[in-house]
Amino acid sequence: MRYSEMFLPTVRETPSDAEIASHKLMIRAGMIRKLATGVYSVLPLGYRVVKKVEAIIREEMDRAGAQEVYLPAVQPAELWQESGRWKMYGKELLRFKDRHNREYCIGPTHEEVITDLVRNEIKTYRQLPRNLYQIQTKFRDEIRPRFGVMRCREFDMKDAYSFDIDSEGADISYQKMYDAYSRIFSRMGLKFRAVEADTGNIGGSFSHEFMVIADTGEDALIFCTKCNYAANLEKAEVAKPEKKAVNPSAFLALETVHTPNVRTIEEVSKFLKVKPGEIVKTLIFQADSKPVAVLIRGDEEVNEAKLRSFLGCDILELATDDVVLAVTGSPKGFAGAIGVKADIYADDSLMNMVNVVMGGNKEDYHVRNVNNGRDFQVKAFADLRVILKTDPCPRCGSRLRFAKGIEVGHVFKLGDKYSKAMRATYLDKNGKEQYMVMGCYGIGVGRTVAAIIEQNNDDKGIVWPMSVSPFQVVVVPVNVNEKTLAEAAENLYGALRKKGIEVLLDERDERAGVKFNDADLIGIPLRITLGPKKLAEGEAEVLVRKTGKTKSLKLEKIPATISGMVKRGLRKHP
RNA sequence: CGGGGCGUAGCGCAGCCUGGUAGCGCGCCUGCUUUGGGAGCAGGAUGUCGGAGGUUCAAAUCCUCUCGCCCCGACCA
Repeated sequence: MRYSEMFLPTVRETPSDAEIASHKLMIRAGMIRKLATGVYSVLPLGYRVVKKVEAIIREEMDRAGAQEVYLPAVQPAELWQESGRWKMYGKELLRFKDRHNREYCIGPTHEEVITDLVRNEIKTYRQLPRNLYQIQTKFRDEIRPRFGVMRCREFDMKDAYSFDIDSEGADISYQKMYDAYSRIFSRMGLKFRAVEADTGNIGGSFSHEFMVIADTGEDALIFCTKCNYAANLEKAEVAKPEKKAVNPSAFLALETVHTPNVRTIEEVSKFLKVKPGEIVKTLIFQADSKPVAVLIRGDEEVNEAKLRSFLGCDILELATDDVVLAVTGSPKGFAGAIGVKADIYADDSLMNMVNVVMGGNKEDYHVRNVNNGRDFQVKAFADLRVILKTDPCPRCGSRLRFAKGIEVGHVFKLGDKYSKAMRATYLDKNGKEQYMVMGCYGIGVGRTVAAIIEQNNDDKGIVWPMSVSPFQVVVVPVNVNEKTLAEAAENLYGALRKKGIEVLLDERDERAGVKFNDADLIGIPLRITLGPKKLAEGEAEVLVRKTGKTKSLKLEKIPATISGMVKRGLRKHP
């Protein structure tokens, strides 16, 4: 490609509305432009990278035995009503009506459509297992899109769906995808971790997220310094404390204390001169509209994802003020467990606590020396809290490390959630109808591109790994008005292309500095500079973007040498 | 959805408080010079000041509404 003919609008100044490196650089390098909040146009340079990323994904998906399909973006409401997600998915689902007033949505994901397709066509165990995937546009009406293509509303996703006859088969399909994902992200030169994750909106029994480690990531991860336990913070298990025998003789007499306008844990702690860890918070939630009381230590936090899966509910919300009043008899800030009109669940950390401080279920009152079993009855103890840095690894007890990550991929074992709701069945060997066991597997294409940039940039711009670089080499004649330089550059351009190398020829009539800076910004891994002095000796200079190292080579040797360097670069992340 | 902020030339911004000729840098166009890390000189083009309404002799500036965009939060009593 010739630079002078390319639609490649680089910008010198940092865009004012970009926060993180990848967003700034994608704008500056002329890869993307914003059309509306969370909606981006992809320009030629950006699209070249997208296509490379997609090619790697396709190769590895095909290698893993998946087959590519292409499903509609527009989906009828009926399918979503069948799976129950028309109600569940909430405002993120972009809905609309056609001219006949029929309801549709733009697919944020494709479980419904694929399940519908497969249930209509697959009838017997002989046709299973199958794994179908596509790369396609999704729309999710995010509350707050941000960070460029990292969290946007319209984006391309690779989504795959596996169908098996039983759970064991589904485990094999899951493992295949897990392995394929590991290869995909390795080939892109990413440093990543697969972590145990919450299944959220998609549902299912378990899942792993593929996290690119980056400080700008939106997810918090923990991993063990010793064993291989790794999890998203919202999923991370807390080691169960040992249950000790509680001796009721240690219970002190209940004591009601007047605490005017003392509501928060901090205020209670100060007012009563007790540590936050000695106070018990009572949180009133509504689980599918049914109020529940959740007890947790004052210095800890409820993990809503854990609570939701523990209760097995779909919608979990903190109760509104009037529900709190109805359930506890007091306004927010004074809720306690005694006499509360709801089931009481408590975090494991409260199992051995005695004589705690709690809200009094009466405005401006708290209670001391409250005890489970005497003053109220916990229905069940469970791991309901957010893990802390000081917690030990739930598997081996070693120290944990925290990191930030970008979720580029997510694999789910769905079980029969969709096949049951939508009656996707097959006949087994005995002629008996069985539900298919499903898995689903996503990769955010644009987000992966952004994540690659987050991990591969310096103060001059992007530093592409060879495997996803929009061009492998850029040829820069320092002055196109010198005929010998211009000709040598043309010759080199032709010779490199003959070798199958992807070359950008910067034959613009610009000063060398401008071209160097653009080459650095757009991140081409190798640069060949043609200058008058070297050329007089029949040589040109090769620069490696990542290391900044240069070497001079005889012109006739360049195509072979560069070809070798490109191949080595590609082999580095096989 | 709640809070905060910003919309002025293609981009980055000043001007607004205290109403009175719309500016700066970069980019863009022309010419000459220059040519290995974002050139110099000379000349030139470019604005519904986000939109609508209002106040005023007069509005980028003050007021009201509205649209767009960015940031923070959106559950912890």
